[in-house]
Amino acid sequence: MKQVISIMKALGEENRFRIVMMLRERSLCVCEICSVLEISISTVSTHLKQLSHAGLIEGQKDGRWVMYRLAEDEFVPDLLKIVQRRLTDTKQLERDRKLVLKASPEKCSALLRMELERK
Amino acid sequence: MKQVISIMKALGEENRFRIVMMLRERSLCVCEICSVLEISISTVSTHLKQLSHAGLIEGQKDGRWVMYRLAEDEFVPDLLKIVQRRLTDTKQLERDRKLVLKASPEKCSALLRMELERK
DNA sequence: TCTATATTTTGATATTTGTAGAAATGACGG
DNA sequence: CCGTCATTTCTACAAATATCAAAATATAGA
Repeated sequence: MKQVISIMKALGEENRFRIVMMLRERSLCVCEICSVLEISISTVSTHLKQLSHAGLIEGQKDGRWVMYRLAEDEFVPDLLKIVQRRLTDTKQLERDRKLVLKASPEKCSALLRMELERK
Repeated sequence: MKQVISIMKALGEENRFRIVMMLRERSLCVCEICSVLEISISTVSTHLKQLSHAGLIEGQKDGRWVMYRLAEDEFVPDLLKIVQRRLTDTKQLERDRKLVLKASPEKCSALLRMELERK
C-alpha cells in the first residue's frame, strides 16, 4: 500500500507531474528540466529523487549529465494512459512539451552559465 | 491538469487512500469510516470533502446519515483497477475490509455514544 | 592532477496540510 | 417546536513538504 501511496503522492504535485509528462517525450537531464520548470536545480533534483524512489523514473549517468527517463515497467505507461484520458486543461503541458523539443543538455548548460554570470 | 493532480494528491495520503479502497466494498457513512480509521470525525469529514472535490467519491443524504460511495464514472474504477495490480502489502486494506463487513451506521453510532460517555 | 561543470546533499525557511476540539448546521422523531 | 444525533465548518496547532542558496560530491577533459 505504501508503495502505491508514494506513487500517488509523487504525482500529486504540479512540478513533479509536469516532469513525468515531459519525460514521456524523451529522457532529460536535470538542467533541461530545470530550464522548463523555472525552479532551482536543487529543487528539481529533490523532486527527481522522490519520483525515482516511487519507481516512476530512473536516472543514468551519461557523460557529464544524468539522464532521467520513465521507468520501464508496464505499470507507469498504463497509469499515464489513464491519466491522459482524464486531462482537460493541457495548456501548461503543451507549453512544456514545446520547450522540451527545443532544449538540449548543451543549450541549457550554456543558459545556466549566462544566468550565473549575471549575478 | 489541476484536476488530475488533485486526484493524485487525494490518493497520496494513507487515510484517504484507505477510504477509497473501503468504498469499493460498499457505500459508508462518515462514522463508519471514522470507526475503521480511528481518527476524529472532523478529520474524516475533511478527507471526504477533498476526495469529493477531486471527483473520486460522492455523498448523499440518506435518513440520518450521509452515505458516501465511489464516483460512478468510468475513470475511477479504471484507475483503481490499475492501482490494485500494483498493490503488494495489502494487510492494512484487508483488515479495513473485514471491519467494514462487520460495521453498520447503527452500530458505529452506538459505539461513538459510548466513547462520548467515557469522557 | 587541476579545473570546469553537472548533480546531490545540507541547512534553513516559508507554506501547506493533517489533525482534533468546539461551535454551527441540518434533519429526524417525539 | 424541541431535543437528539450525524455531519460540517471553524479555529488552532503540529508535522510534513516545497523551496532556495551554499557546500559537497562526482566526473570529464585539458
